[in-house]
Amino acid sequence: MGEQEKIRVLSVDDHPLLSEGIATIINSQPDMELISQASSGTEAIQRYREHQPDVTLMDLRLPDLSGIDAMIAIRTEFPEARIIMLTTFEGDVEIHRALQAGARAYLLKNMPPSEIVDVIRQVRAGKKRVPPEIAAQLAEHMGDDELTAREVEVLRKVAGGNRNRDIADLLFISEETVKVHVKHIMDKLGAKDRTQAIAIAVRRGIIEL
Amino acid sequence: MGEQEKIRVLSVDDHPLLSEGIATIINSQPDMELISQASSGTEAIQRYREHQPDVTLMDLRLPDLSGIDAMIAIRTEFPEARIIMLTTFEGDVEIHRALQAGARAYLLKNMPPSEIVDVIRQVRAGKKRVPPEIAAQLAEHMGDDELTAREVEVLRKVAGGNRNRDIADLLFISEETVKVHVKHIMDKLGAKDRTQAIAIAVRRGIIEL
DNA sequence: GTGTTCATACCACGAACGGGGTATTGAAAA
DNA sequence: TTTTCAATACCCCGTTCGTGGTATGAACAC
Repeated sequence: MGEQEKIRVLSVDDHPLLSEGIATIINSQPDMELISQASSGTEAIQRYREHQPDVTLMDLRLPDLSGIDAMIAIRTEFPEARIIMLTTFEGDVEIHRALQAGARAYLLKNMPPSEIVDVIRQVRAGKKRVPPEIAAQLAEHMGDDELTAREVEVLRKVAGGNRNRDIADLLFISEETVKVHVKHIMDKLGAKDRTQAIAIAVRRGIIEL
Repeated sequence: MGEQEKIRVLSVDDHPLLSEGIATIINSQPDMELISQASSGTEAIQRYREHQPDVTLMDLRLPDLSGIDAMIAIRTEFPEARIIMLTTFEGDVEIHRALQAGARAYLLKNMPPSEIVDVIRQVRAGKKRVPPEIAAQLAEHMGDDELTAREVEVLRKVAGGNRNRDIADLLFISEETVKVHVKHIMDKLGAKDRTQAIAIAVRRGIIEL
């Protein structure tokens, strides 16, 4: 394999320690080279424009934009961009959104380096790859209705310990409407009460605390 | 500074990527050397016995034991062991426990490497060090009563969406007693209702979801 | 243009929750 | 030994929650 055929990788992560680890792993592969790094979403977009890497490793959680937004921005400009989401586990909502938005693979930060570089090679070859444990998570809630934006908004207020009456005042709607939203939320999440709804929503990554 | 005075560091982390980053950072310091690594609690204890490092970097969350338990085991055998907890943020309960159990410092994985190596030097010199943002977290709830074991147990059932009646049956106590526990939980956490109690408890690391 | 989804709103009712108080027991600490 | 605290238990009572049903207007898709 000639030098000029090395896989050119861009890494985007705001954890310096992780970046360092990724750099070491990538550069220890004979067929890869890390051409640039970024530690924020806007920087990622700039670096992509500059280098147009073969594969981009992107953290989901970044200081400015979310990794998904950064990916969308890049893919709007470069629709063929091959981006791998690399993150600590964050519930299946974000995973689903990332794959919808065109991520070629979704990897966890605790995976062995061998698997990570393997996936980079596959993605560069045009394949997609989602590890089984994540695919299982996705399949688990495939048919589930997603919460609407309004429902998520209500859910956050619920998590704040607000009564229906208070939420109604905060959102300038009637208490009855809040009750309808809460009911729909519980139905969709399969929760027995509002408390479990919060627990489930946090696990799925629908809301953060 | 002579070669024999290098700070001998043991790193314990089950994330290979992180371990790699730590190794790179440590070994790039002229006054430090990474003498061994472990990826589990029991392995950490063995490695400590073998090498008796000057400073140990320990992840809080490990496959077998918790980082705190591993630290306690090591410090029982080697009371002067200098151990730094290095972790992604996990609520202040674990931080507090780690410092109680004798951790010399508590660092976050997203800190710049310069700060990490700096703290390693200070700890080796016998100092303790907790970064301001963490110290603030600790001070925030200093006077707070901690939840009792029973209360935490009840809290978990609450998070599962159980009614007081159900929790009573699960724990073989009366519903009235459950209500007393729930009331105490809400009082101690400063929660307006059981739902907010879950939100607060998760944020503080009292329970996981 | 018809159907679907979402957000809105109201009503009624029983179940669950949260606040107040009091009290007994056992264990741990002072 | 006395005190303190945790866990247990019971009562009363007002508030909130969750469930059922029905309905309307706007937006969007087919």
